[in-house]
Amino acid sequence: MTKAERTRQFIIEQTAPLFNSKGYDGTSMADLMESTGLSKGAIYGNFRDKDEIALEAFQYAIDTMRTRLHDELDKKNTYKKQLLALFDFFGEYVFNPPVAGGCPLLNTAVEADDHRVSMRRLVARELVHTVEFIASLIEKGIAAGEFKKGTDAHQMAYVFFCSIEGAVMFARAERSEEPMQIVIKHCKNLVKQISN
Amino acid sequence: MTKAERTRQFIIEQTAPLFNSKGYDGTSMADLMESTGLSKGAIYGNFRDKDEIALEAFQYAIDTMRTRLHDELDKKNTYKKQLLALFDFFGEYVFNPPVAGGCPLLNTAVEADDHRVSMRRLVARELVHTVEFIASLIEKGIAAGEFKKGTDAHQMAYVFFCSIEGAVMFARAERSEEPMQIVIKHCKNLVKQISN
DNA sequence: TGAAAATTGTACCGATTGGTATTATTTTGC
DNA sequence: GCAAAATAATACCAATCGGTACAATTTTCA
Repeated sequence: MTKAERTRQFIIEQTAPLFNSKGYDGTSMADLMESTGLSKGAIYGNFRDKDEIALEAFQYAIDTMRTRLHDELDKKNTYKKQLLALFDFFGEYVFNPPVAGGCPLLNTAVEADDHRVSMRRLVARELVHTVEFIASLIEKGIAAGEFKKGTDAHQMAYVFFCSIEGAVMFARAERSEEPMQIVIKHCKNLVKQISN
Repeated sequence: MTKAERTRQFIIEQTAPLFNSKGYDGTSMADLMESTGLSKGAIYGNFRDKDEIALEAFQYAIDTMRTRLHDELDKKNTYKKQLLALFDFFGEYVFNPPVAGGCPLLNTAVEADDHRVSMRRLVARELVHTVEFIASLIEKGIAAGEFKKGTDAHQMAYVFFCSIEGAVMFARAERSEEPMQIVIKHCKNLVKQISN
């Protein structure tokens, strides 16, 4: 790993929480210089422009999130337990996220949806990817006989994911655990309903 | 209504879609001048600073949203029908919102949660207010014998609202109707389950 | 270890940021 | 319809924006 590669990675790690907290428009080059302790020359020597840093910081944020999530799921030996662990993961991370600022999918989707085309496309891909992962968990659970046959995994995954993301938004704005607790309770109830 | 009051209102109406689409940080005074066709002097003659405009634009956006919503609900003669109409309202407005840019609650909550204290407090109040309204609809439905006794209106309202807001985020980022359609279908199913 | 190459710091660029002072215009009330 | 008051336009401010040129430094590898 060359020096430049290490610096590049360092910049991404240090700035991801900034972009995730204050958004792309709310984060300036001065902010990036301060949080990294590096000069403008060092930063621009490793990245083409602010957009490229934001893009890689976003990728890093969701990769970090996914790694942590899969670490939790790997501890579980059934798909049902994995699904429940996934809920708890989101519930836990509302106020204790792997990357400061909350859910990068939510944050980026909301900021990018109207006026940042390429970022919107990227986040859309990641959203679909995430909901498909949840659906695959349910499908594998069905195949393993944990969940009832006829369960609509696709639909179920959307409901889980959307309600959780909505709860993330609500809970973080209100600084309250309640919305997430209620939503998770409901999701767990749904899992019970589709369980054999 | 004095001239100043009319101009003030005009500025709010013209700029609300901008703030709702591009966010506070993404909207400049130049943007506000362009969208109103007014000079900087005219704008600052009516508002203390950019913050005050953004605040009033947000209030205007949610007031507009609520007015439209209540117009729809007033057409319905049962609480159950009102609840279903509320779902359809959100489903319809994802790609055709009263104020361009989507749901002002979602947009403002996500942008403000980490670095804009007073705005975060305001949006938190409005979020609670909205979910309480949904809960009151359910409670009145219970009292009217439309919904089962023992239904947890509070919990139900959170689930409805959070899943819908999550679907708004997803659908707008993906430019797809699917997430909202799935979530609304699920919400309507829940209503069926608690109906007498 | 030494010299070439890669990386970083410094100084600067024009454009744009939010905001103000002052002048010009329009509205208001008699 | 006129004078006073309110409102809007213009011109400007320092600060900050993202970005670049180039010199100083550090890494790299023979």
